[in-house]
Amino acid sequence: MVSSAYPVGVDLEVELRTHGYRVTTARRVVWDVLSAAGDHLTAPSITSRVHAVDPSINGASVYRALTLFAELGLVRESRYEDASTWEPFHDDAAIHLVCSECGRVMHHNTELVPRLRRAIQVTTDFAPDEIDVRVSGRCGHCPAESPA
Amino acid sequence: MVSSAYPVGVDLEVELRTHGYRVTTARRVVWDVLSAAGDHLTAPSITSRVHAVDPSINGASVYRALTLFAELGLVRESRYEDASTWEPFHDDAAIHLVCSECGRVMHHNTELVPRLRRAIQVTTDFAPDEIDVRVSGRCGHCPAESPA
DNA sequence: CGGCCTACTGCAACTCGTTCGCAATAGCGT
DNA sequence: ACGCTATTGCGAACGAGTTGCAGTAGGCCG
Repeated sequence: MVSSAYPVGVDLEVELRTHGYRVTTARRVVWDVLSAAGDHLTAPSITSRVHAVDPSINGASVYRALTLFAELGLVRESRYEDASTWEPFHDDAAIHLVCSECGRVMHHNTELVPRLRRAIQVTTDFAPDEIDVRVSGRCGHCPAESPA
Repeated sequence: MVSSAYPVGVDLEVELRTHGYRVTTARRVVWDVLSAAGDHLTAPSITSRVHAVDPSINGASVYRALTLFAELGLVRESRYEDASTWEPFHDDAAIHLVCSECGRVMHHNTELVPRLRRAIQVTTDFAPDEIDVRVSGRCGHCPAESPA
């Protein structure tokens, strides 16, 4: 069985082994779920998807896997609405468009982000690392509000 | 007694009364704490500061006050590290610089944010509302990491 | 100025996401 | 295949945030 062909060009097994971690079922399944979604997932929804695949995997292990992946830089955690969300790591030129109507999260690439990084470097004494941009609003699939 | 002269030009009493809410001790204290800090505060830290002023104010009331203020648009809630943080509302041309060393949160204004808003409007079918930019990194007060 | 109505509060119990300690299990090097 | 130990499953614990209820105190009205 081909272990996987993820949109993100990351081979979990290699990544784990390289850092001296074991390749386990739990980790593989969590990774599959994340990769299949591609987008933001809350920890509970990750857990339930994991359970759909293999109910014997414990919730705590899901958290442990997520934490490990984050340490390895494979996924990124962010705090949105009322829980953390996780997603496969992508470079931060991508910003998040969060529809407040349907909850959908979309990605959008813009060179304004690198530009922002440069602006910060030049005009402040702050050394930027990660840039996280979240835009709330209404997506194309959701009708505009009726004006009362 | 002058009720207060907040950096944010908002008069809590007026704001509350206008919307038919009562002006209570709890709400006043929470507002004072928020205004005095000016910056991001987690709910628990708000609660403890409130207690420093008036220990008889219950934690639940702090949450209720914060929620109310948010509804009135007086403060903004955002989810950072591991808890929600609250701060007096400011227009979103301000971005957040979060120092991963000392935890300090600074504000920085840049016209790149309005420009980003326009870029989104023009190039996508997403109608942006709030734009929240968080930059993690190292602030001027914190020494650079020793290499190795 | 005093009394009443009810919005608001304090309390305490509760929910729920997340973490932890420990014994059992399963990677994986040999 | 064997054994060492990283990792898991389990269940209990934790902590932020919420809720229902009875008592309290704003503030309007007379």
